[in-house]
Amino acid sequence: MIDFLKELNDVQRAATMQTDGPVMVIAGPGSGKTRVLTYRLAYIINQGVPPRNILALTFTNKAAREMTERIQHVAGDQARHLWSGTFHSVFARILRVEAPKLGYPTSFTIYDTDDSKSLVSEIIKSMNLNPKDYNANLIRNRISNAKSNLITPALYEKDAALLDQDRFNKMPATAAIYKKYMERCHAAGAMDFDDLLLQVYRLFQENKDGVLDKYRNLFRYVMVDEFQDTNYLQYAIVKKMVLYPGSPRNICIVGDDAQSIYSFRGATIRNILDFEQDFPDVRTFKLEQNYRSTDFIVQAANDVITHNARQIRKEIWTEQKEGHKIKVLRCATDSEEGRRIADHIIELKNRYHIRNGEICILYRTNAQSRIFEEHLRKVNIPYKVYGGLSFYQRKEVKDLMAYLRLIVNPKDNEAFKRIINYPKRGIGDSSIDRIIEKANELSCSYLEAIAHTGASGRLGQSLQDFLRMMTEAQRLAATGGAYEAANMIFKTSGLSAELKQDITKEGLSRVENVMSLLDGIKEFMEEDDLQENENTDRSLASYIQSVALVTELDDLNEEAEHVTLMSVHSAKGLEFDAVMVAGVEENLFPSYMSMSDPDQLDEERRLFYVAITRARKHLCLSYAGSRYQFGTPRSNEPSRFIDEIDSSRFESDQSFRSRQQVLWEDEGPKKSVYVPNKPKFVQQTASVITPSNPKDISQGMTVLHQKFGSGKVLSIEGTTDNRIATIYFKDIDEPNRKIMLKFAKLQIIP
DNA sequence: CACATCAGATTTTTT
DNA sequence: ATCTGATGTG
Repeated sequence: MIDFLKELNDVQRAATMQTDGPVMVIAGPGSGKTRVLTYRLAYIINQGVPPRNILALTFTNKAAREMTERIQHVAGDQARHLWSGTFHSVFARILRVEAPKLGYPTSFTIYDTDDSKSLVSEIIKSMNLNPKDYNANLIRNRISNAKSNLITPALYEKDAALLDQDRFNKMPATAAIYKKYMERCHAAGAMDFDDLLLQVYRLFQENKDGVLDKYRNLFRYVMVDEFQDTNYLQYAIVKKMVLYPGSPRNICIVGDDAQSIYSFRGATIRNILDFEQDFPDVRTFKLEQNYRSTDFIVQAANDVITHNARQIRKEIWTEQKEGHKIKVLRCATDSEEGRRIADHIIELKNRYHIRNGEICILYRTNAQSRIFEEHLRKVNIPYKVYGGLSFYQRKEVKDLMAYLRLIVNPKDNEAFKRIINYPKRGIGDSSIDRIIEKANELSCSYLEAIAHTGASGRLGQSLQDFLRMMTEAQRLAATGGAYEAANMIFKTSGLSAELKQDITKEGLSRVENVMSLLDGIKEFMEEDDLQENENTDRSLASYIQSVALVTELDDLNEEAEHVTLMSVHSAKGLEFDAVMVAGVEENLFPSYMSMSDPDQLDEERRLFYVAITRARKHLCLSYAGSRYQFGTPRSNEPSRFIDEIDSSRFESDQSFRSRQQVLWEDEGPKKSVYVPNKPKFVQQTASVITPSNPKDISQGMTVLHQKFGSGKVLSIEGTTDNRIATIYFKDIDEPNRKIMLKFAKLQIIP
């Protein structure tokens, strides 16, 4: 039973066996963190702790699944009963049961970011605020931030700093919007992502019917992975669960401050420092030996991270050989970068026999993926892009999901708004506004309000039909026919017809997506419970909730033989034999958004640290002197992060030059990087054009037009007083224009 | 009411 | 470049 302990090094073993009391594991990249984590939990189980009394919070659901599987290998089948998942998924599970204590239905719906934003917009509108001053996105973010820091609307109203900011930003009503937002969510029986945490906090805080004690007794051992990426609220909940008089305080946090990359969404390393304060007797273990990468890569990572001032002192090391030097691809343009990375991949395959599945291209922004897709397609290398829109974020899927949400929760007003007139059924904006008004007047849901609008004629018929369809679907779903209900909706609502009339490739894939959504529902309904703690609830409501928290990364398939393309953020926790980090340029990596703030710059550096430590054997960095950004070519310098790596770790490839050399070279006689700014349809202002006398214009001349840019006069016809010229403007869609010379302001270009 | 067109903004990362 | 929101037209 304790065989597995032999597989660990001293620190790992010590951390594994320290099962009781507060424990902190600082785990460098590739240090066998997952191994410690799983063995530790297995060890606890083997000591006789029932798995259902253990809570293991991970960063992704996939990580939780894998962890549970591994523990099963070591600790047996019972490990299935472990409580594991992300904060959001575990808490959603708890709320499925406890929601009534908070005044929410168990079938509460989860608002995604779009729903939240749409609700905020609606509130702004209803309060007659100027949408110019009140940006829905910004306010949604402020609300989200407030929630993540446990600032309720009541506290917000009294927070001088926040109020000052809002006044300064000309949005003094933000506090009021926040309050209304909460009320509306509650009335709609909906929780947003932050609520899944906040409401659990409230649940514990209010401790109705001793619910807090129930969970304190249930979760005897608590473990939090990726602790550096938790926010204030998450840690507050953890403390509720484990920090109280008489608590066994069996809490283990695992993380790495050097890999904290989510501060933009409220994660704070302060949690690590606070943890040491809150649990002064914490036992700390530092895992510094790296088993993943070759020495050049490990050293490069150390080079980079030492440039961050504030960090827990730690240096990773490896027993592995130096390995291949780091390759730097210095490219003139982004498309050259794409081509050379594709070439490099071919070389990796031919020369080192690296499989596609062991190759990964990382970039700072998702927008960069396109160019690699193009070039990989050209050379027939299979690839898959992660990030961007996941299955459940696709419009067609969200549309059908909105119908299903409304079936389950008729008060789900965001779902209502999405589909009441989609597909089009003659219920226009003004009608919808009237419904919303009526609902507010009667304090009822939008769906209920329909019956009270007293609409007649074609509009009334449409509304009647819609209601009848929804009632029928509700009846089906209530009697266990969730799939039948969904299928019926798909056909009757007109979604099916709408999608199927689009026979383009994209259109077909949309139909396919909806079909596989329907299949998914069917499967879910018929599926036996694999895990005891998984909800056994086979209702449509249960399906929708389980689906709301799925991310694309959760079904990342590592076995598949394709090259992986993803953002650095998504690559957290993954590793590949060969990693290419693309676009390592100033303004891109680090992002221009972060350049002015030292803290944010440090985060970019940690992000870069994460990027390069994904590689086992081959690391390649690339940058382009010029790339398309915001629609125009822009030139960037190589990233400072490249300079921070000791040059001895780089392959002395002739194509590589350090940043200084590049700058120097720029002054010399060279022509390569410059990409001319193609003057496309340049809008000339009136003052720029000095109209020439129309009489002087003749065939063959080049002229400049206010709007159309420059053009060539092909022919001139008509009388002397009313001459009409046919001019070819090369920069516009329909280049041949007939223009009356006496009206047009044209400048002759010699 | 639906559609079209245009102007304008927006592009760091996502549970 | 691409998308969204606003405005105007049939």
